[in-house]
Amino acid sequence: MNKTRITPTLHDVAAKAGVSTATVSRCLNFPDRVTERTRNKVMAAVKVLGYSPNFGAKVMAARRTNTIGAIIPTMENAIFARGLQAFQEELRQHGFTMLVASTSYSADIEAEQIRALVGRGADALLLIGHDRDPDIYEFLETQGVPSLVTWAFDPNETRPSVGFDNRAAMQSMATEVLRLGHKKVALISAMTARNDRALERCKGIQDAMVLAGQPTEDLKIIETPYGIEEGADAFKLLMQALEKPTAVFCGNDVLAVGALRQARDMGIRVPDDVSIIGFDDIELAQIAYPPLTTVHVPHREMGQRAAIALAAMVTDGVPLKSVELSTHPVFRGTLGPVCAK
Amino acid sequence: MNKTRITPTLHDVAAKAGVSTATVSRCLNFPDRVTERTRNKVMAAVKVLGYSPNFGAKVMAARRTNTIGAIIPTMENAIFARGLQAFQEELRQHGFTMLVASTSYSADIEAEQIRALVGRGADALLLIGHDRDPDIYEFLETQGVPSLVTWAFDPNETRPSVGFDNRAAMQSMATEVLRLGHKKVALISAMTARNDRALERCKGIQDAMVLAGQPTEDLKIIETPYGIEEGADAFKLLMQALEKPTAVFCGNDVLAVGALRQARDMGIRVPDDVSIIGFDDIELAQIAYPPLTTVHVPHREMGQRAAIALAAMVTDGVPLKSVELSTHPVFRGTLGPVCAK
DNA sequence: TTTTAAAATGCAAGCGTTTACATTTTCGAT
DNA sequence: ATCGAAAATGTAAACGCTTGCATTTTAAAA
Repeated sequence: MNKTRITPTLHDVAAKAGVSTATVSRCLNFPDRVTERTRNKVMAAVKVLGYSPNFGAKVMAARRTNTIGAIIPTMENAIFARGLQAFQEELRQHGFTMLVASTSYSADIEAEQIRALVGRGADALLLIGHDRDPDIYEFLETQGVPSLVTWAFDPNETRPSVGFDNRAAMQSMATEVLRLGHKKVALISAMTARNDRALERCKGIQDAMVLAGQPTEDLKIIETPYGIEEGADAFKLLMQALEKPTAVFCGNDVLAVGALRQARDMGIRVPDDVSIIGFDDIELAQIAYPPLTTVHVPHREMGQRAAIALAAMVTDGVPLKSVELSTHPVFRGTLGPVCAK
Repeated sequence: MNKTRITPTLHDVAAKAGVSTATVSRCLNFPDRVTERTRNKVMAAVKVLGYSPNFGAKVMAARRTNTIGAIIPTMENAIFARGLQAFQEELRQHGFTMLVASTSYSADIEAEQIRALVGRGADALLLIGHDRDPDIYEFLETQGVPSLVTWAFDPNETRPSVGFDNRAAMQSMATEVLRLGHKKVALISAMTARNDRALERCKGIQDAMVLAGQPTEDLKIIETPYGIEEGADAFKLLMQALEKPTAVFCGNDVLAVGALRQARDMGIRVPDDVSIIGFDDIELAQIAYPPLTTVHVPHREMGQRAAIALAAMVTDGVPLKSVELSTHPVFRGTLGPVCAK
């Protein structure tokens, strides 16, 4: 009789309210399927007992967790933060919770994290970029977990994605840079292994060079892990070479900002001696001095749209569709014409 | 016979391996409680069937989710990112998954998110700062969900926390600033409502003033929401006043960096005309120009320690203990002596 | 061999929901 | 009042796993 249970269950509420568990359940999940009178009784009981539904039981019975996983390279730097924040906010509107995991840009850790999130019952997954081991996609397939790619939109990929065309975006920026007369250009790229975004951005520059009638061999490329220090180191390397570039593209703003700092430390004037170009347009870009010329990416919109699509998919089975978002170069202080030296 | 179930269950594995479900369960959870022979059979069956345990069922039966929730004001800016990343990495080592939610600095949303995370079965919670409605703590109490406060260590609080003494930290910075001769000082503070960290930092400055024999009324305070723009606006206000400050403290680096940008835009030289001081020492601080003088906070260590403590609490019931981390001022380019003007 | 304690395994009872389906109640139309 | 359809509620069967306890197997000791 006197149950010494610690936390009240649906049963307890039902007993207290003098109804069945089914009614309580309905009352909680579909309030309008129940008389106002009943609803009041039940709600009162819920309140008195301090009832709150058991997550595990709910998940098991409903076969859904209302959780969507997001797997990003890192949350330490700002590149993914804004998009993720928007993703989460939007998800919340739709009654979903976000589960994040980060991979430190390692394909192995990513695979592990994907399995982990699926194991934790994620109803769907948000992934960054297309390029990963086919096994992973197969796994997701057999597990019946829908996934959506972001931060990339590649016309050649069939998998649904909400993102932008990294290649085209970079190309349009590079075109402007070349137009200013830069011949000796370099790229500080993120590691391109299993990172289609980095690779595409690189190709974008080459596309622009081809169009400008410049041999793509003129593009000196340094690949480096992600980070401000790494960007700085790479820049140093570049500027110590015999043939110094007059314009340095960077795979993302974080690297660019590192390069910029290094330039300052080396007494190299930007953009007089060398131009520096970023990608992403995160907050850092405006704060840097001079403010960074970079490619603007609609991070918030991307996160938000991805959330909407995924929620619709899980809730109503609306198939995922690819969406291409547009980007544009934003010219600030770090890009100038090639100097007359 | 021919089960058309989509995903295999423990039962299926058991049948395939010719053992009981209990054995399969044990084999998966405590491999050494099972003969090698059996283990091989079971693992083979698991592999063949592509079995992966059902999260909900597991949670329900085990009454634990191995999930720890973290509730932070925002993940959009970098202040919490580094600590959170470390928190997550460490949690992972211990077999836990992190669930994040953000509050946009709203107490109401925070309360809601706390309930949401508890509702999702978080085994424990990471909270930022002490100051919140007692109801929330009571709720956590009755739900039996342990919580740990971070980003703050207040000798007067009894609740366990892993953090630093915001007041003392700011005081030690302020002492240095005052020593440089600054009399007219101002503070651009984050909103102090339900934000003990902001409040304590403010008090820290006043403490230093008292010690320096300066009336605390001399401290002009502007409270503003979080953000670069907000910092810029506040700074503008300050510098348009009749009595311009010679040193402007900022509640955090994000506000400081906004102030710095605004100074540049207004043609005010830093630190010649005015000194700007931040708090947190996030990446932004080094990138800013001039590099920001700020208070260094060991974010990674904080996140890591919090994770270890929480994991130990949930797994082995080790009671949470408060840990005070140390901070220190780091002097970079934005602080100088009061100008001779 | 036989004995026996320990190790391995099996049995079956939950765990707290959701949700077909069955039953009862309500209420407007007759 | 009576009837019937619609609305509200109740019944009870899953959902897939863990775990205490019972049973069987193993293997060391006698």
